[in-house]
Amino acid sequence: MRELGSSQPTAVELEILRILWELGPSPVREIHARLNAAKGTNYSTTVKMLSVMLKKGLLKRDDKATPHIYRAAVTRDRAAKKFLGELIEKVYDGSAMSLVLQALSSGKATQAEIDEARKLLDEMEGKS
Amino acid sequence: MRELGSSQPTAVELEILRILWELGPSPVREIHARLNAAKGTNYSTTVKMLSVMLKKGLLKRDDKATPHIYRAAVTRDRAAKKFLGELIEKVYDGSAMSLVLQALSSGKATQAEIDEARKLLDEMEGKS
DNA sequence: TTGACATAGCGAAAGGTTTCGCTACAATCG
DNA sequence: CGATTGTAGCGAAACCTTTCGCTATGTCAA
Repeated sequence: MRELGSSQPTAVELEILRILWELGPSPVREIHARLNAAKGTNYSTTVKMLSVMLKKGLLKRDDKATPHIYRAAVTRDRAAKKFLGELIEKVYDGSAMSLVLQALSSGKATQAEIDEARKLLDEMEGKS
Repeated sequence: MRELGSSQPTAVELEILRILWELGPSPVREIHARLNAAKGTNYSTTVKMLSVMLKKGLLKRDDKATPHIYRAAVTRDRAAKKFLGELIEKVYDGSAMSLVLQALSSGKATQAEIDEARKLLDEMEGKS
């Protein structure tokens, strides 16, 4: 497992989550189209992955509809927050700011984004 | 996913890397002591993991010495940058700033850290 | 040298993910 | 109504990670 932790989405699972975050709730057909385009996945494989993820609670399904509609059980932000928490914990030993500095220094942020970050910093200051 | 990607360190591998980042180059005995304390790993398992990681290029080994000395093949910062890059790519679709905002908003940053971030923002603005 | 103990390694088992063949059911069309 | 096409699912194979038993080798003291 992937991955970074215990109950983390694996590589393919994350790929599927991304697709759903982008498309919103979708039938298998849509999901498969993307996955297949990305890595030549067989239709059966897509269906199986979805059912595995469903069982794990990573996805939810509306099976009243035909075809069944799948959606991510977690929002992108929630998932990201979780990843981030683990990244911070496991690689940066708990220092969130180290990570922020890394991200900023690696980045090509736009002026708008910089302004937004400043505003957030102001807010944080206000609260504490 | 192993994890998050193709050639990503897996969970146990990451744990070993962390130990080495913290301890610096160490003999198996030291690494094993930590790993065993953390999760009851058998000595053989530790040795095997090290050899697997060696083969993958995640570790380097000085086997002129006895006992052999292992060290991480990547620095913590390098590894972190790589994780971060993937996190940004895979979850935030390339927007580094989104991630930064998440990190900040999730966080209990200290005043000093907030100041530091501001300074960094100023620098970025100057450059562009 | 020999016994006791630490160190190193192999190969296979155990466990998890990912893949897909094959089957079955549902919906649609002529 | 068949026949055809789209949708759903199971079970097993293939693959990778993680675990550990067992063996071999090295070191050191008596």
